[in-house]
Amino acid sequence: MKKFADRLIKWGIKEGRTALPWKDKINGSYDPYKIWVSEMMLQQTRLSAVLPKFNQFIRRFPDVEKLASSTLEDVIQVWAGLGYYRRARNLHEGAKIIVKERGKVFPKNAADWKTIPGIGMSTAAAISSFVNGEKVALLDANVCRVLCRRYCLENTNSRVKEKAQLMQLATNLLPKKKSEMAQYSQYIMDLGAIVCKATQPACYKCPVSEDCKSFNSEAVDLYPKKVKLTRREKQITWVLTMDRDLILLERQNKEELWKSLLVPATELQIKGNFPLPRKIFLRSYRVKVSNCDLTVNVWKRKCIFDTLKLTTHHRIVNKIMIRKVPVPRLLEKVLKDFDFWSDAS
DNA sequence: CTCCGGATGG
DNA sequence: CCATCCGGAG
Repeated sequence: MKKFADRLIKWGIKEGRTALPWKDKINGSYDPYKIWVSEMMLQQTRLSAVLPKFNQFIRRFPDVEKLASSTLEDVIQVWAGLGYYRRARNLHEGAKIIVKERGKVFPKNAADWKTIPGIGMSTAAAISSFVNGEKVALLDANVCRVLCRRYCLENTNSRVKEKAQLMQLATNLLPKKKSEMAQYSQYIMDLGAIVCKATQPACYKCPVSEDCKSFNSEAVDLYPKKVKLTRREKQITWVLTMDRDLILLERQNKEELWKSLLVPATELQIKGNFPLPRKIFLRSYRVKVSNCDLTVNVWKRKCIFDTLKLTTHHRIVNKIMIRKVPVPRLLEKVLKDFDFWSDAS
């Protein structure tokens, strides 16, 4: 029987994800900047969502210096719609660190990558195995699932001890040659994403099923054991403050949902002693956002903006400009529902 | 350790 | 409509 790594790589060359836009080789190696950006985007986010964003991002910020010298607002604007906006803030922060404190030199190993904001064990291992061919085991959710099935491990709640055990097993499977690390890391994640999927695994096309313990005992569905996540109820109110064809937004700066994006302005101050015009209820939305079941009650209030006390974090936009500012996907939907979103290109 | 943060595709 | 996908703060 051929070794695990050999069978995996042979499979990957045919069925794995090749031709990724961040994997163009220059002088035989990958651009660490592009690999870094892509891995940050790929945290918690599927490839299909990342692909168009990555291209936009690189067009706007072609290298680490451009990213470091841009404003956070610009970075967030490109990131808008991807979710988990802390990643964008971390990326911007990391770019400044690499340019200002590290002489534009990227970390050379996983341990050093881990000191960059937003980089943990998985991302550090992914980047370093791609860029430096470092022989470090990569344990993201995909790899974790592959190994749990291979060795019949439930991995309930992924406790520290189980993590260590998986890390040991993952390390044992690594290829001997450093030159195979980049392919190996990519393809073991691809195997998890394409074949050894969370639901409906396609074992019939798995290159390593012959020594997969759960496959051989017809118990693939038992591993890893699924843990149900608890969602919390949450309610928020959005008041769309409108002045003719303009809407008033403000930057979300609190540690909350959509931090650093623009959301409908709250707590309006009016100049002088006049009451605010009354608001009328539009409708409510039920959505699952992050780990909460969210109810958003949407109101509308017509108002003359000249009568309001505005600050620097307020933004006034019309229905053309709205497409060029960073708003949550949900707000985009709401505004489209109420015809405040121009379809003109 | 536990909890939190967004959006999507099947 | 449910499952999925990492890192860090507390």
